Amino acid sequence: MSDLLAQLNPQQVAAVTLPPQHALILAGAGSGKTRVLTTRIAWLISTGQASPHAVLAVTFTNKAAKEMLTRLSAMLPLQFGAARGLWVGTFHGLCNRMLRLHHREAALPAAFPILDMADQLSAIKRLLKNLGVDDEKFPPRELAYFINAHKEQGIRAAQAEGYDDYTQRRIELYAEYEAQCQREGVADFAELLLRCYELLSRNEPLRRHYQARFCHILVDEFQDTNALQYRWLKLLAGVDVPAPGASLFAVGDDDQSIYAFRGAEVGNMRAFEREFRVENVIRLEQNYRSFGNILDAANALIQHNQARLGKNLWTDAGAGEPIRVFAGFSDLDEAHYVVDEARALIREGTPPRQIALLYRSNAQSRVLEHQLFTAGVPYRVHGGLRFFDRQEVKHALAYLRLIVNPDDDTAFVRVVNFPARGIGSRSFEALQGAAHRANSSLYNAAAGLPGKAGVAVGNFIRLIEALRAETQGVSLPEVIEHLIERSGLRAHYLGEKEGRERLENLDELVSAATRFLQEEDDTLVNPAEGDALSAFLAHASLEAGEHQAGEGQDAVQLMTVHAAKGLEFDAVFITGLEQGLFPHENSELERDGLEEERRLMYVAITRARQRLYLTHAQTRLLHGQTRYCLPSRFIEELPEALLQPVGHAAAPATYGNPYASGASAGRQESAGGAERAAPEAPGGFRIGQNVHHAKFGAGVIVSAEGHGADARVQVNFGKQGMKWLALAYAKLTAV
DNA sequence: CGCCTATCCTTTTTT
DNA sequence: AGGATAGGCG
Repeated sequence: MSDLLAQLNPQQVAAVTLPPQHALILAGAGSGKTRVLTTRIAWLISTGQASPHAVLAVTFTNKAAKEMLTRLSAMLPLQFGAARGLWVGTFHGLCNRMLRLHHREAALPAAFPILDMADQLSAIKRLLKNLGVDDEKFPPRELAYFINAHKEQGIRAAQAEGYDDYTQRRIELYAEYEAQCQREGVADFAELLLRCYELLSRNEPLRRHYQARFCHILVDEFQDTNALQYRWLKLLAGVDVPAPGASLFAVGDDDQSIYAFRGAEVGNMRAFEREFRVENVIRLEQNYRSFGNILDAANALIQHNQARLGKNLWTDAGAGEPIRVFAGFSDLDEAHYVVDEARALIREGTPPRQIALLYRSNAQSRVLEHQLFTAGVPYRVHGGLRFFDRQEVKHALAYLRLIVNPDDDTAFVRVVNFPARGIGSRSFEALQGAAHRANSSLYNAAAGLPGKAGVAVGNFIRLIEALRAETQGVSLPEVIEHLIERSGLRAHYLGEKEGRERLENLDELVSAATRFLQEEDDTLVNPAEGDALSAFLAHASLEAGEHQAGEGQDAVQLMTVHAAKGLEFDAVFITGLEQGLFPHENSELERDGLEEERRLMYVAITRARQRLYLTHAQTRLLHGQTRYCLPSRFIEELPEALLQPVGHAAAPATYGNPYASGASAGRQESAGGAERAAPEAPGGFRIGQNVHHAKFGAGVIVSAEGHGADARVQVNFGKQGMKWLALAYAKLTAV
């Protein structure tokens, strides 16, 4: 047990061995956060202070949960090896589990399906159609966002407030949506949390049961919790009714809060300190990941933020290399440099997988991918379509859902005519009308449907019935295998020219089911709850499936900065460091948007172990238009002593118009292809021209519109942001 | 019913 | 530009 602590520094030991009271661990990037969390659990259990049964550990991603379990099973002595009874999972996973255990009390069917985002969207579309609501006026996507945002605040339609007609109407639709979900016995992601919260808050015996059981609650990435998640934790920890021993151990880093845009509230950390009367705040500031220069840069950058709890990373690893800064003439030029440099690193012995190319938005990956592909460098792009989101997989799962629960309208709609079986929009509308009138599920209404539609739909119903009968008592992978054949899915994709990959994915789904059963068998997470079918369906909804092509391959890693959180690499390139891109221009519209962007940059910088590159381009093709860009203010916020300009030998500190000088134009040609004249802007100005404004200072003309007296130009003023100026009024001078 | 074109919309994303 | 999706036409 003492060897658990042997390799920890004093702060880490202090955190791990805190008495069971509420505690806040401010864990900086690379300070061994996950390690502290897992060691804490292992320590509690192996010292006999807690039975595994009493531990609840919450993470944000399945990946993190899995990682924690893996590390735990390595740490715990054999007698705890199985760690049975330990609850480790995501907020959604844990809520799902409670809801299934107490589905009756939660007013849900035993095998309630979980709607993922796509399902939710189609459920909303169906609702709007049924109600005859104009989906132009109420875009389903926007409505979904509205509903989810309310649920994440813990607000039901009945409690929602709206002060204008439009909001009022949306609240009515929210209520209708709630009713539809309840009728169909389904729950979307946000519903899992809200329903579970309501279950615990309304059902006192149940609440007391869990409060008494979970004496130790541990939360990872606490800065990413939203309002509802925080309230859920409060309820479970029983802050208002302190049960003896119940303690909340929260680990987080306010400087790495990058999910405010989807409802995360950093303020929860302060609220936690206050409302839980936290006496133990421990800072983990020693960084084991990066060299000094990288940390100095990160520290200097984040100090520009006002709202911080305060923390400073340090290392005893030495300064290391300077941070390389590269200015490209164009995005292509930038990509060229990045790929050349990556190749050089690989040649010198850096494993490709230890090189990360980061960017602010996904659209930026294209140029990089192209260069990598041309250069023949293996690479892997993270993000993108997830396994369980693929249409062929969703189709197969929809059949599975119908076997489990025929009243699942979402699943019904998806496959009633897929593969095509003669049920067109006509027949379907007839069915929908019948179901609406009878206030029943589509499946139920199908029985009495007259005419040609009735025959076709009847055939479909018989197919599902047959499937259910034939798969009675058959193992899960075999059920799936059988349904792929019987439904005609395989035949359909066999006949499709792009169908081969889809067929492979269907086979992979069978393997996924097999793996699921195996894991469930010896896992710590899921002691048999309900039947395998619905458990697998929940798994498919909650776990997107990180199965991606080329996973095992040693390749350069491409991803957004968001996706890079929690990872580390020997060499990191932060690309597209330009005003308007990173920080993103849309962040100006958001409250504290710039500070969140800066935290994002902080996350990006702290991913690097040895070498860090910051690159930007003067010209970038965006939305099919050339944009003229100034270097990101985040570069200027770093101490110059840490930076080393590289590339194009004499890259100037302040960047001129690439079209203005002959030398640049020549390079432009070689990098970007055909030479073009700079596009005209009205009033004698040119796009890309450097200008000066009395109030905003130096800027670059980015685009223009209108003629004569109406002429306006868009100017990028760097720190001052992007402005539209009417040439007739603005006092612009050419520089 | 299915294929084709027109139109829309592009920050980040997990569950 | 580019891709995804929706609606219209054959």
